[in-house]
Amino acid sequence: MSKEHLGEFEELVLLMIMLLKEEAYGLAIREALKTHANRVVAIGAVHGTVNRLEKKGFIESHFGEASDLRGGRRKRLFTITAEGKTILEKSRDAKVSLWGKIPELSIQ
Amino acid sequence: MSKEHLGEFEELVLLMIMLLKEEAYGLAIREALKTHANRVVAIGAVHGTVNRLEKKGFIESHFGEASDLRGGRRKRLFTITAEGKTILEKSRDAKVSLWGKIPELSIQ
DNA sequence: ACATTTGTTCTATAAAGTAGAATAAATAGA
DNA sequence: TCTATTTATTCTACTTTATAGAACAAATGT
Repeated sequence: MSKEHLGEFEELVLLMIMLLKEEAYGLAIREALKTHANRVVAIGAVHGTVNRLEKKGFIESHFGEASDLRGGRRKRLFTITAEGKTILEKSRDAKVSLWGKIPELSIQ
Repeated sequence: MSKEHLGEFEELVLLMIMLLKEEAYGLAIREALKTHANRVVAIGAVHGTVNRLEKKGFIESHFGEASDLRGGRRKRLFTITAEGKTILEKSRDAKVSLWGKIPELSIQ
């Protein structure tokens, strides 16, 4: 299990969790992947990944309250940790720096 | 084998190949990973990945000429294909767009 | 209680990532 | 032309990530 760098899908899921803020749970993450990253995956793919991210310390989870005026099981809500934010920032900085060294990929 | 999106390391190797231009071969890629991406890997890791990238059509390879005033086996040189460039551009655009939706990660 | 809704867990498999030893090919000198 | 040296690729084995979808669980309303 690598804490040095995120897998491609792990990073995407982590970004979705930041994007969703207080409403990041399995099915919502799956929807966000479709909407914001054009990525269609099965629900099992999402849960496998969040479990790994939690084990690595990049996210935390807790179960939401019941009786939200709807039926169904409780949501397992995810929030990003300080470590999680840090690794996303590092990943971004590394990419931007690398693109900067390749004229055809430089931004701006 | 997914042609839709690159794995994290596949993307990194592809970027190194663009960076190295005419001098992209196994050992040079390994060095570039250390220098430009702070990533130390065994040589087998690089070759496994370039083989996959070539199979997917993102790079092409040919063997360099011999007698370069030095001993040793011939280099297997890699160049990025149009498809390879396209997927890197798409990946960059997708990331920039995503970061743009998350205040803490936006660039500029 | 039972059906319906909503969501997570479980199980199995494919793909990507990784290391390092084994092997091959080129050159130079005896 | 053998042999040593250098340079580089291939091969083999294994771990981690990615993925799907069925099974299962829990909450609500009737």
